[in-house]
Amino acid sequence: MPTTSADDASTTRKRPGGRSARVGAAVLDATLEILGEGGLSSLTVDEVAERADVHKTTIYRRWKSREGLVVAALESQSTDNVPVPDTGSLRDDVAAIARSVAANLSSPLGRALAQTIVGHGDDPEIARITEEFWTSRFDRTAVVVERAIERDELPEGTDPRLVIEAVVAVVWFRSIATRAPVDDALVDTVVDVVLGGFSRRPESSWGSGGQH
Amino acid sequence: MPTTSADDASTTRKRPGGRSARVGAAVLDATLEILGEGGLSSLTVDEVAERADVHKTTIYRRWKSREGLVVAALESQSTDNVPVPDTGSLRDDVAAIARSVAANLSSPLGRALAQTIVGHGDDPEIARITEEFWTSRFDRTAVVVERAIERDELPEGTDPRLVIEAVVAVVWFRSIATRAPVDDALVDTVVDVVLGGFSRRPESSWGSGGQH
DNA sequence: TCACTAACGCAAGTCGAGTTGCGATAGGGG
DNA sequence: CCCCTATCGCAACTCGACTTGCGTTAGTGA
Repeated sequence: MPTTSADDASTTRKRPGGRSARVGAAVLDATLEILGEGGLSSLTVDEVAERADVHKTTIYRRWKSREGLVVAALESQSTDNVPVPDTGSLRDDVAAIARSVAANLSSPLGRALAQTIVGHGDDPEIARITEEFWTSRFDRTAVVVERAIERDELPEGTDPRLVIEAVVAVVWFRSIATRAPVDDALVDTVVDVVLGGFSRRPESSWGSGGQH
Repeated sequence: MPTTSADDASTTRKRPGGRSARVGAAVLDATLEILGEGGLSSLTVDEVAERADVHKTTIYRRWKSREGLVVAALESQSTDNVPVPDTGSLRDDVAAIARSVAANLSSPLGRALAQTIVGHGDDPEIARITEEFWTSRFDRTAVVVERAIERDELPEGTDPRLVIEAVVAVVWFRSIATRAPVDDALVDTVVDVVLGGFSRRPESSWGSGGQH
């Protein structure tokens, strides 16, 4: 073994440059384009292959399934379309997040992601990416609650994630499950109720966030 | 027209007796059986046809699509597996409802319904049945809130549906979107927060529940 | 520059959803 | 009991997701 002694891992050397990158980008772009036009149900792998000027087999070699392609495409366009507001008021911050989520879920791309997450969460690959997605989302938005705790708008020890979750859950529920419209009035009411509930709570039943 | 004058509608007379009924029941039973075993993703129309000892074409003649078959099957087994508790305490009533929803969403049948609703809400037929489903659910459970209002546990004018929705939404969100486990502690906390938020609210931003 | 081999193109399948045309069976009214 | 036809059985499709085997192109290290 005179020359191959250097690489110990596997003999296969990746080739991320040039063509591969171009093909990958073309496929993801085509996917996003179709999703934006007609939503998840209109997306065909053959159509993606045609628009990206790539063979169908190539797509399946890189992504496991149609759903895998979809989540990859949606991930590629920077998952950070939920900005983290900092208005100085917890109420306004949380309302802004809720409205952002509502807007996202009313777009074809947002719906596509939601439908994929719900419909294929059994798939371990999708499940993994889903968890990363939510962790990232909630970790980023938790700061608005932490700031509020420092401002004494919320009691010490409040679970930041649960605050955001309680509000976002209603928006999700209406958008995805009930398909009822989510207007500003609803958001205001929900934010009021949830923050009101968290701000002054009786001494009982704490510690639910930490115990499994 | 001596004998045919009676029927004015269309000359086609339905035939609900005997064979049709047997076939329908067999198909729905087979569907529920498969859904209970392996969930929505494992359900194949061919498999249903085989178990029900019926030809695939027959299934498609009676139900528009695979999803239509699924919702029909789930509807057939009495949609009322969410009982309406009456413990005398709003907190306990709402918690019971939440736990019931959680249990339902952790079963293959419950997940299947949720996935179908989310994934095919664009379909007008599915959308119609979905709306009926939620309307029925919330109408039935609203009574626990109404009783609480009479008991002065909640202020007059509280939107009953929104109270239930705020709690159920979190359960749904965790079960379906985040796929985080829903334990008793979480339910207790959420019920606490939501009911606390509804019980004493500032004078602002009312009226969001009544306007369309 | 050149050989080596990832990564791609292509053809031909499998499998399940959904459709169509036609002939066979069995409710149910007369 | 008998005819009419709603309903079912069957075969033969189309279409899209996904796979497999094999030959071709083009990065990339030496």
